[in-house]
Amino acid sequence: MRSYHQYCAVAKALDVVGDRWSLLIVRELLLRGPCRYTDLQDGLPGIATNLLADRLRELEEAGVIERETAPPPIATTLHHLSKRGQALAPVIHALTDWGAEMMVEIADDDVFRSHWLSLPTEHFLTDRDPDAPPITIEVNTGDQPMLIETVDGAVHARPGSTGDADAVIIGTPDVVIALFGGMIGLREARARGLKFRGATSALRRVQAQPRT
Amino acid sequence: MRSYHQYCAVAKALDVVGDRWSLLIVRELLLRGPCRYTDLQDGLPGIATNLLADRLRELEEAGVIERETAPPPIATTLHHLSKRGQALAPVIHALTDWGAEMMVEIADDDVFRSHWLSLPTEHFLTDRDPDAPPITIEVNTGDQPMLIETVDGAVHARPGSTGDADAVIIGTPDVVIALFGGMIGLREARARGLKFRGATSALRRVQAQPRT
DNA sequence: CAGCATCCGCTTTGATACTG
DNA sequence: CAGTATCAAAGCGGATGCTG
Repeated sequence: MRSYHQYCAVAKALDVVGDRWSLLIVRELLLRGPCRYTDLQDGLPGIATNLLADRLRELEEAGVIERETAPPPIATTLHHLSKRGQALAPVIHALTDWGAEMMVEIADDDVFRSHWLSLPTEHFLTDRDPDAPPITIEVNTGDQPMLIETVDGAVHARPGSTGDADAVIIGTPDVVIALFGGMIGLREARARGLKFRGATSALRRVQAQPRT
Repeated sequence: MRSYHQYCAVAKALDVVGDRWSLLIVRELLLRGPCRYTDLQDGLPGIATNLLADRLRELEEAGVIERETAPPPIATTLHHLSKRGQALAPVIHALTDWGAEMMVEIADDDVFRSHWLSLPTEHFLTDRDPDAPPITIEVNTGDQPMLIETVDGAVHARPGSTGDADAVIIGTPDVVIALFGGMIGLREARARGLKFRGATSALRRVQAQPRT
């Protein structure tokens, strides 16, 4: 990216991460940790492969990401955020906050990856009964199942599936997000095609407060 | 900007403000309040006039900014942030935080506008003696003089000049920022060409703690 | 002068094909 | 798997011209 040539912290930050795709690459690495090139391609649907290669090089030169040659059984290069790159988390979270409002409707041509759920989950959901035994909710809404778990008062999401989840949800991403975000109740979610099986108490325990 | 077509809050946010110049326009309006077209041009050195017009239209369509026809004596259109646009303040602040590190050196071709000082000032400086009478420091470092004032424990910066400031500073932006940011002391600042006149206690009162 | 719109050369992006 | 190569299309920057 051309520099703005402005002696201003915002402009300097955007000189580094203001390029198209750059912050989404940071999002992926924040969400998933070290990634292979193809993992990034999969998590960034729409990116051209030459652009991904370009951005990775630029971000590496800027000290935002680092590449390591992983030993077997991985036996390939992994890209991960440097400390400086992890310091971008507040930027990603601020954008998540601001963009959340635009998640109420999903466009026909919007693509979705299950692991993106981690962002709103860990940011908006809280465990309302942290002293009770931990719970697990399995969510099937995208390319892979996700597990939403309560851990020490916080709520985490990670890819995975289990036989003994407290609740299992199947539905489209927009309905799942509206349900967890407290924008709609279980009744309306079901009316919009969501399948819920298990303990509704588990859902209520982590569900976000309805916003005005 | 082309949409990313990703059902993810970060991507949706960047669909709106991820374009080149967009967040810098938001910065300007956050810092200065309602602006005329030419004010924005002056505060965004390097932007092409057609791009400014394009971005203003896009941001207006997205509900981020609004334009009003100001009555005399202004008698022109003013652009200002909508409520939704003001909600971008956390994004700007997160970028300010992250970009602050890159302010230690100023490039030869970096341009500077005094009012940009408001961002780091209000974000990093605190009044360490909020119960004492308020103080004012005049800073001359760019295109116009700025006044840094303590108000109810916070520190604000605004364009202006006064005859009875507690201290008056003249210097290049990098030295001024390093001094206020606590990266250097007054001795080194003077060695780097900064002129300080008045009460050093006023400076120490608002100066940021040295960072590691 | 404020507030754009138009034109033009250059750079960046996106889609696809190809390689070690 | 992890990129590089190629090329058309879109976006950007700079200059200039137009309108109230």
